[in-house]
Amino acid sequence: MKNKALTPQKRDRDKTSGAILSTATTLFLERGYAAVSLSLIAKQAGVTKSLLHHYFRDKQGLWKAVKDASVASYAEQQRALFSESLSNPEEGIASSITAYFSFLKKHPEIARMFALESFEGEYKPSATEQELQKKGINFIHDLQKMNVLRKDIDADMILALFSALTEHWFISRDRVAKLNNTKVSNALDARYFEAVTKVFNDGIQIQ
Amino acid sequence: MKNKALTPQKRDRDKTSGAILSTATTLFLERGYAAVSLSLIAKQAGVTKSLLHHYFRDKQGLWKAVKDASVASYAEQQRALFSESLSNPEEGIASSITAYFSFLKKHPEIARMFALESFEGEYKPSATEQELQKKGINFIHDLQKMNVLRKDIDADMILALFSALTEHWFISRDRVAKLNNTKVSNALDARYFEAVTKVFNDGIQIQ
DNA sequence: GATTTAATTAACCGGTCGTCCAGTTAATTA
DNA sequence: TAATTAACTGGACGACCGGTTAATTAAATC
Repeated sequence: MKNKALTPQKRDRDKTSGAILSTATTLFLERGYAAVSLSLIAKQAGVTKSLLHHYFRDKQGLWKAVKDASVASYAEQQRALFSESLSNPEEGIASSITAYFSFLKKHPEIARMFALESFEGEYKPSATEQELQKKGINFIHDLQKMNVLRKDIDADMILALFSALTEHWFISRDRVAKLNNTKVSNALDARYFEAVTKVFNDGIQIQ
Repeated sequence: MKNKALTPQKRDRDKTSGAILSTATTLFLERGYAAVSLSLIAKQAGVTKSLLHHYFRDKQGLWKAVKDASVASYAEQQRALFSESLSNPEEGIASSITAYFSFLKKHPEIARMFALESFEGEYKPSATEQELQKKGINFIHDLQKMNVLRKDIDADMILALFSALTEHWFISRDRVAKLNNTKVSNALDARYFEAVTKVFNDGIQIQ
């Protein structure tokens, strides 16, 4: 008499936990940690709340899994960017901006995650994040030695400027669009990207 | 038998509701709306939970009051900046950056508020916010006509760049400091400010 | 095909949330 | 000083929170 035909219910650990993680990622990074309840995640993932505990222990465990997965995706992108850009220094930093911007365009949740970390009182950066920060600074330092980037700004500050100009857009563009009575669109993204490029070319890169 | 002598308990509408608003502002903008409970606000403000409802109806009413007060403070600063800067165009935009940066340094909660608004699904900009956005764009447009700012970037995008370079710092500097195993300090703020100034001078301002 | 393993569920727990309201007490007014 | 107003409290409410437990059932193993 039970719903046997309704939901064939194949059992697949990876698929199910993946669905939970994906749903949790969307919700957490869209609304923030505290604003999302486990019940909502469970409902939207089509499973029971208990399953979340089965796979991720508790709410913090699930949040950590979301962050770890996002950081991993970010790390992959960053490592590729470093190695590729250093082997083609003649392209300047233009390709780096393009690469990072389009990565964030595809994964805006990652920019939102960084912002959310600032609202966690007990935030402790992961080893990966710290490693990437260090490599990022070294990367910029190398470009300064190659006369690609100006040297009268410390590498860590250039990195901060770079983050601000790229990441902030994907946190604020919805608000910006609403303030201007328009919608977020590819055209809007493109206009911002062009502006960033110009500022970077004239303000940070050595001509 | 009650605590008559312990707390003299003068009654002062403005003072009490002001204390509530101030406590709520700190907590909401430090941790985010959902992460803060009315019980905590009441406890930290030294009043009963019921009093919050007496003055601000419900939690959303309190949150709105916090935002309105912050926007008002922001509006005051912006209007002063516009009028002062347009009457001294020879100073370029340097004074505007300085003014806005030191304002945010004194009120970093405001930068955090803008970021938090991006995490509200139902966010609708207030009339004041929308008015300031429009005035900001006009302000930049005027500076472009005065040959102070480059004209090959639309005014709304220059505003977005300006916001990114200034506001993002006060959202991310704690994280940046932790990633670099240092502490947020005046010296760190100053180093970032100097970097922003250089980029603005060479990348956005007309020499 | 029986047994074991593990994915999944349903029912439930104590606690805290936001909200409400009836009552108390200080300040104001007439 | 009596009456009125309004600041403020304490306790109770139903809903929902994160988390636990025991039972079910599909898949894996033998």
